[in-house]
Amino acid sequence: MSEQNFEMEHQQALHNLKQDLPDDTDLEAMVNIFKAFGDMTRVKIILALSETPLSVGEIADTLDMSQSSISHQLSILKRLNLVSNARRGRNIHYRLSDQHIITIFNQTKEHIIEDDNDF
Amino acid sequence: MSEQNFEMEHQQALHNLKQDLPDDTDLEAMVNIFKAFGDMTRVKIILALSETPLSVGEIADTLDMSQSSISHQLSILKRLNLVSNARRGRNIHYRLSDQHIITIFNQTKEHIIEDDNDF
DNA sequence: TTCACATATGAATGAATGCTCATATATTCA
DNA sequence: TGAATATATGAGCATTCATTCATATGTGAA
Repeated sequence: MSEQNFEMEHQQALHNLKQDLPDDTDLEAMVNIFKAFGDMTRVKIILALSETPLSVGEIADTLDMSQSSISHQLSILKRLNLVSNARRGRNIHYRLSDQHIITIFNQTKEHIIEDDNDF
Repeated sequence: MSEQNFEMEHQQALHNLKQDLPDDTDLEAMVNIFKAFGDMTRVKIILALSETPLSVGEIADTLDMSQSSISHQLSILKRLNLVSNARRGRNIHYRLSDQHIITIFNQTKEHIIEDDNDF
């Protein structure tokens, strides 16, 4: 492709960009999910729950963190429908609400691995 | 599976969890990438760059944001090897360094769509 | 009902973060 | 070289956010 053609296509793409970008409300859902994944504690909770459903206390023990902290983070994950919970006797068990989450994680891990090969 | 078997497997899984979780340094890379995706401005930059390489000024115009703000965000994306840049005359053109990024985005979008079906 | 255990929640605090403003650096053109 | 344009960068500010602490709510057992 010639330099001129490239420049023309670039101008064309640039012109369309502004209207083609999804608007804020559409993007917000995605951004919120990434925000949820952008915290070490929440990532660990998700990884733990990908192995087995767990009570709040079990998660707190596993991650060596306070019950309160875990509970706060779980409420964030629940608000985003990333986990669901159900009472089981005295405890409340949390589980991943969608195995899709793990796929996203693995996809990202692959990206990182490929990236490392550059060095 | 009986209730007792479930309980046994649960205990087994719980016991292994702590040592099976990746350690912090391994997770940090992934968390940092999710953090980068967890901001509307950076997501829009990435979506724009998925269409065509763009200069800093073009991005700022497209997103109706200040040059400084965009430049700051680009430096974050660059530090994480999510974008690369190259001078082109007076301008500096940025591009996605890896198409993998878009796959992750789409994967997440699918998650959201599936999620919406629940309501 | 009362006690003990499990979880949730609100307020407070310190750390992280995104934007702005001012300014520095780098490149092109006259 | 000097002016104009494009980008980068540091400091300051306001906001967001994760954790802690104290306490409320809810459940099971005696």
